[in-house]
Amino acid sequence: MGKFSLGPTLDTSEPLVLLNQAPRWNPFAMVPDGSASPRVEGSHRKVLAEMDLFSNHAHKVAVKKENEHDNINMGLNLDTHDRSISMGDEISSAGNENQTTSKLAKMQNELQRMNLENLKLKEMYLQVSNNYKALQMQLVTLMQQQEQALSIQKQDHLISQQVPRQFMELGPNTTQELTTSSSEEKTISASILNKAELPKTVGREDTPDSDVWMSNKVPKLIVPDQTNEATMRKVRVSVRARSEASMISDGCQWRKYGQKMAKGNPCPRAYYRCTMAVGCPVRKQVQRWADDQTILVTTYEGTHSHPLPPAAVAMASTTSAAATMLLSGSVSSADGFMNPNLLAQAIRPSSSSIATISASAPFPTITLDLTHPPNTLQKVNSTALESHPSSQFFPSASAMPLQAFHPGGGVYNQSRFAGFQLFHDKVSNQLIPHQLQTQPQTTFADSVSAITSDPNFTAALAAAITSIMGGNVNTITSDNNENKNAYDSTH
DNA sequence: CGGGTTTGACCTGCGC
DNA sequence: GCGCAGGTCAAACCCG
Repeated sequence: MGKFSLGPTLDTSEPLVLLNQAPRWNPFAMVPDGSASPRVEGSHRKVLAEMDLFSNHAHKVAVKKENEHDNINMGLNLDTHDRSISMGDEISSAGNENQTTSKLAKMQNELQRMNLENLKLKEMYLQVSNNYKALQMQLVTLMQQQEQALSIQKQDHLISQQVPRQFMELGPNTTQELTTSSSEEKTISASILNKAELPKTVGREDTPDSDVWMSNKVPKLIVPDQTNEATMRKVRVSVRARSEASMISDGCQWRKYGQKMAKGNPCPRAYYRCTMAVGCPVRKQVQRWADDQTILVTTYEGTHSHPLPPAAVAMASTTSAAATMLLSGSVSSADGFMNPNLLAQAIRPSSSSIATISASAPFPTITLDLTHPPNTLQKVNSTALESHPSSQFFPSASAMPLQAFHPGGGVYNQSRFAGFQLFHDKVSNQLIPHQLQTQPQTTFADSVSAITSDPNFTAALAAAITSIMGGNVNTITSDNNENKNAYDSTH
């Protein structure tokens, strides 16, 4: 790297000199404080890194050189040494004050230019961010309209016309239960798996209006017999996550009512019932995965009939959204039908995500696989697809929890489904009832922290800025920690 | 003592 | 009809 080893010696030393002169460095200040500061505090180093975020290569070299030493004075000495070598004749000669002054002026001009550039970049970043948010909102709006037009209205009407069901309170779109007679269960199951099938099935009865679901021509398809729980069939949402705990805490209170040894799995399956409200129909099964016992599979069934605490909103709304996706046919089936739509695309924008439904599953089940590294592009887990009978659904890396289910982390954040917040925000912001959306998002800060600490985030940011500026900002990633520290120290 | 857990018995659905 | 497996019940037990 002769580019940095010869001529730019003076340039690399400039940030350090200026830093020493500025006890409280303001990256956006036009003229640095001229007061001398013999000892550089740690915070100065952090701010220096922040200042150097969008500077040219020469200054990045200065930061890197500085980071290699325990304190900044060492680097300064090195630079001074270098300068003495390259400018030995100039230093030895008298009357070079003019040169020093002019050099200082150059440095100040350079600093001013860098500050202006930083401001421009900052504005550009904000603009890109705002544009992204606007596009995301438009996408969500479109998805909502599409969903409502194709399936939600049908399902809502179906549920609302049935015997009053306490499961509806979580969300009008959460039609997780369809009561059927056992003999026609498969017909209903097949129908609900593809929203396009719903009107077709109904259409065969020549009753295009939505009241067909309550018409006398199809009475056997809907048996509003709440007393016979055994005949009820429910959509299930299975969450697969790595956890060493016996049960993932999702914010709700559960009471264990049974345990069984399931075939093909050495680990027992535990049955839990929600006890947050009397008569809440929600139940869940917790079982370790046979292939990898570090993975805990939690299967939810039903919808809460009571207000949820903030800690439980994310999980409930996520499973609700997943169930809605399943009912609306937003996932692909192992049987061959593929019905992608914008909602599914929004949840799993990366091409590595997949969603399938197996007809062999006893109930329509959608599985949220959260066992993959959150920050890497996932590949389809073919073994999971083969070994798990129910549907598979892989949230995208970008939408996956960043902390709660980080593999290899040992103990995960079980106090709350922090990571689900992101997933929940993306998927079900338009699907959950307003009462739930008003719940405080207590884990947003954690999520943001996780994002900013993610090297891929800075890499993506660097790529985005590079695409705009065409400049060289590829060292942002390596300076990420320093930048984050600088951010923390200034907020 | 109340609430939760454990665990064996029981019920139901399904395939042969 | 029988056996198997999944799911549920409820009495006994445990714990704070």
